[in-house]
Amino acid sequence: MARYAKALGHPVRIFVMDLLSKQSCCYSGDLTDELPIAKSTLSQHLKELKEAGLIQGEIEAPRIKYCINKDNWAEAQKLFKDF
Amino acid sequence: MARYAKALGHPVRIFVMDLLSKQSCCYSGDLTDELPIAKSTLSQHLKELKEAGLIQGEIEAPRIKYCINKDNWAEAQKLFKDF
DNA sequence: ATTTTTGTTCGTAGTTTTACGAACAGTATG
DNA sequence: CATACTGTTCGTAAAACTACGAACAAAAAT
Repeated sequence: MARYAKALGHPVRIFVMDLLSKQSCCYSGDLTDELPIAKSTLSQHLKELKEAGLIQGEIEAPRIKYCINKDNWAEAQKLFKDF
Repeated sequence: MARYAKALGHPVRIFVMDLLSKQSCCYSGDLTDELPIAKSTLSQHLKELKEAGLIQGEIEAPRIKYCINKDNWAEAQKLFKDF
């Protein structure tokens, strides 16, 4: 629970999750266009979301398609709701 | 949104919010009894929750009664739900 | 008035987070 | 094969987080 909250505790990561919740999938490039941060920084945030289990990446060469991890996202929402 | 999530991104603060959601109010002493941390550390966590707007403290000398800030908590829950 | 109770603030230390650019790796394209 | 595209990893630096004990503040109890 704290792990999920912590992963969401940054504006960039909220932005990413918000986008993914609206369009289910996206590429890093979509995000770098809209966010004023270096691609290496974005990569770190995506890594954190991935390690928290909130998203998953699928190789679609030469890009990577990121999607919400629906199971874990559902669990996180349930945890917040039941709180 | 990120502010609320960040405030919840620590096990101790989750514990506090969980307790408060069950019994609406509590004193610091209740928490120090149950948590293996120094009272100064707890005080810092409570301060963070307070600054994030999730709880509020009311002096009830010589103690302080902490309660959930219902308005902000409701807002936070709505934000998570609508996500 | 002194002591006790409750909790905050201060100073400190170690760890983690956030951010950047440079260098690297893998795949696609010319 | 060489080049371009996409993204990760590495090294670094500044800031924030976490935790502790000691010192402090305010009110209650003795």
